[in-house]
Amino acid sequence: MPFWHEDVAAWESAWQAKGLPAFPRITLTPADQQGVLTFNIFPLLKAFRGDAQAAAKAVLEPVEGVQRAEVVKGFVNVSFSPAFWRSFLQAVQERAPSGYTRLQLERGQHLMVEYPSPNTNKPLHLGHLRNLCLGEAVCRLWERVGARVVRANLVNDRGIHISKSMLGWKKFFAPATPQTTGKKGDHFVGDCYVAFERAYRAEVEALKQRGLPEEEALVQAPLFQEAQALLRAWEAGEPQTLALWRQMNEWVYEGFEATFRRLGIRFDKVYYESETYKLGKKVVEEGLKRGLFYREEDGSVWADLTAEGLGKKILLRRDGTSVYITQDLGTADLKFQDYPELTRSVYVIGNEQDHHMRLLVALLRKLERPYAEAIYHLSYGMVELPTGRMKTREGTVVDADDLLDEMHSRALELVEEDLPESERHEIAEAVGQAALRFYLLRVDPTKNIVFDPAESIELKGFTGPFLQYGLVRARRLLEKAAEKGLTPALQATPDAIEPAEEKLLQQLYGLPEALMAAARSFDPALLAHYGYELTRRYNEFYQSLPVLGAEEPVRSFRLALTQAYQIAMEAVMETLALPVPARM
RNA sequence: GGCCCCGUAGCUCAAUCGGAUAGAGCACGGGAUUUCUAAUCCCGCGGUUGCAGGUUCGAAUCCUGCCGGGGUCGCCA
Repeated sequence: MPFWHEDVAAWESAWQAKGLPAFPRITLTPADQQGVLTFNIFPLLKAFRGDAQAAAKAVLEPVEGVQRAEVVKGFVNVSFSPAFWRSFLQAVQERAPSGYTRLQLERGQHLMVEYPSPNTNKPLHLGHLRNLCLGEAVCRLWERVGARVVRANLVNDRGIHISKSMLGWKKFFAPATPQTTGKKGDHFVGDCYVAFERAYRAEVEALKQRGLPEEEALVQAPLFQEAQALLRAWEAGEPQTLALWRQMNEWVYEGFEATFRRLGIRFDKVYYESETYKLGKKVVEEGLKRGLFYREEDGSVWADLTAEGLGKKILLRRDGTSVYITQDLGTADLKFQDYPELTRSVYVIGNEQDHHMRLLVALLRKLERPYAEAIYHLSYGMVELPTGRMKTREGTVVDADDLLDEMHSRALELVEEDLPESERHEIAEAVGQAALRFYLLRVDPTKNIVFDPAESIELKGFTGPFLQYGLVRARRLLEKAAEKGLTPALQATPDAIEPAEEKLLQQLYGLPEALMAAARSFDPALLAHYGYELTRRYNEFYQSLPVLGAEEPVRSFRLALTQAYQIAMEAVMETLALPVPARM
C-alpha cells in the first residue's frame, strides 16, 4: 500500500489495536533533515516514560519498507528502501487515477459552490478573477477527493446599480449598442454606468455648493431620484423598463460569457436575483408570521440579532422593496430545494462581506433552516493596488479582459519566433493565464493581495510558467524515450537511490495528503505550493542526473520517476485550472 | 467608538492548526550548457517574526495589553 492515505490509515488502525495513547502526526521530513517521513512522537513520550527509542519502535512496528529510522528528540525520521520506492512507482503506473491523483475520501459529500456572482452593471475586474480562480480550483479540489460539485453562479441582475447604468444609457448613449460601437457588451454597459456616476457626482457637488450636507445631496440629486423611480418601475413590471433592462443584461451576459469561456469555466446552474428576490420576501413574511421578525412603524421589517451580537438588520424597506440580504434568504432556500442532497453550500465571496454572511447564517438559524450549518463562507481578501483599494471613480480598477490581454502579449515576447503564428498565440495564452492564475492562487485566500501593475506579473521564479516548464520538459523527455523504444516499465530494483531522486520521490509520495489538505481547508494555495516544490525537485533531478543515458535498471527507474512526476503534476495543473502548452 | 481580519528578509509571500537551525521567489553579487528544452540549476547576501509581558519540554503560531494597517457596523448589491 504505497500511497500516503492508505499507509496512514493502516498504521493508525494498527496503533489503535495496540492502544497507543495518541496518533503521532506524520509529515514530510524537512529538506534539511535526513529522511522522508517524520513521525512526531512528542505526545507519546509521557506514556513511554521519556523513552523515545521505545516509543519509536512501537510506532514503526506496522510500517513497511523502512530503510533507516533516526530518533531526534521527539522526531522519528524514516527513510524508505529502494524496493519500497520501486513498488510506489509501480503503483502509480497501475492505479494512479483511482488511488493517487483521484481519491474517494470525501465520497458522499455533495457541494454547491457559488461564484463569482457578479453585478450586471460593470465588466469583470481583477477581484472577480481571484474569485473565479479560487472558486474553480475549490470545485476541482473537491471533485478530486471524491465529492460531487455543483458550480452555481448567482447573477445580481437587479437593484439600484442596474437602474443607474440604464439611466446612463438613456441619457448619454442611446441609441448606441455594443454592435454599433464595436464594444464588448459588458464594457459597453460599464461605460453607461460610469457616465451616470460622473453626472451624478456633478449634481451632488452642485448641491453641496448650495450648502447641502453630503448625505442630503446624495439622496436629493435628481439623477438619484430618477434611478430610484426606475427601480420602482422595474419592480412594478413596467414594460418599457423591463425591456431595456433585459436588453442591457443580455449585452452584459454575452461579455461575461466570453471571459468565462476564455478561462475555461462553465456553470451547472445560474440563479438570477431578479427571480429569487421574491422568494426572499416570502421568507421574510414567514418570519413575520412566526414572530421571528418585526415591523417598524414606518412599515420596514427588521430582525433583532442583538442576542447573537449582530445588532438589528433591516429585511424590507418601508416601501416594501427588498434589500440584498432578502434575496439571499430566498436563494439559500432555493438551492436546497433544487438540490436536496447537498451536504455543503459554499459561498465564494470577498471578506468585505464577512458580516453579511454572518447575518445570513444567523437569520437562517432563527428560521430553523437545518442547512444553516451547511453553509461555508469561503472568504477571500481583496486585491489591492500599491496605492490602496481599486476605485471605479478614480479609474484604478484593473479590468479582467485587459489584464488577460496584457499577460498574453507579455508571454508572447518569450515564445520562440520560428513557430507558426497560431501556435505562438496558443502558447502565449497558456503561459499568460498560468502566470496570472497562479499569482492569484498561490497566496492564502484570506489574505489581501497587493497587485503592482507597474511590475505586473513575473514569468520566472515562483510562478505558473515555472510549473508549466517542468512538466513540458518531462513530457518531451518521455516522448524522446518512446522514440528510442524506451519505456517506463520497471526493471530490477536499483541498488541505491540518489539524494535528488529521493527528494523527488518524497514529494510525489505526499500528493494525496496535499490534495486532501487543500480541499478540506478550501485552500488551493496549499496545492500551489506543493506543485512548486514538486517542480523544483524535478528540475534538480533533471539537471543533475541523466535519464536516457543511464544504465539499467536505473534508466527505467528514472523514466518511471519522470512519468510519476508527469502524472502528479498534470493532476496539480488540472486541479488549479492552469493550462499547459504542448511546448514552450 | 463596537466587532472581524492582518502585521514575518528591501519587495511579494511560506512555515503542513504549538515542533527541529523561521523557508522560497523577486532584486543584488558570483558560477554552470561537447549530455534528455538555461522560462532551468548551483553558491552568496539578506531576520530581535510590529512592541511588551504571560502560558510550557517548545511560541511567528495560544492568552493579555499597547502600536500600526485594512474591512465592517438599521434601508448599495
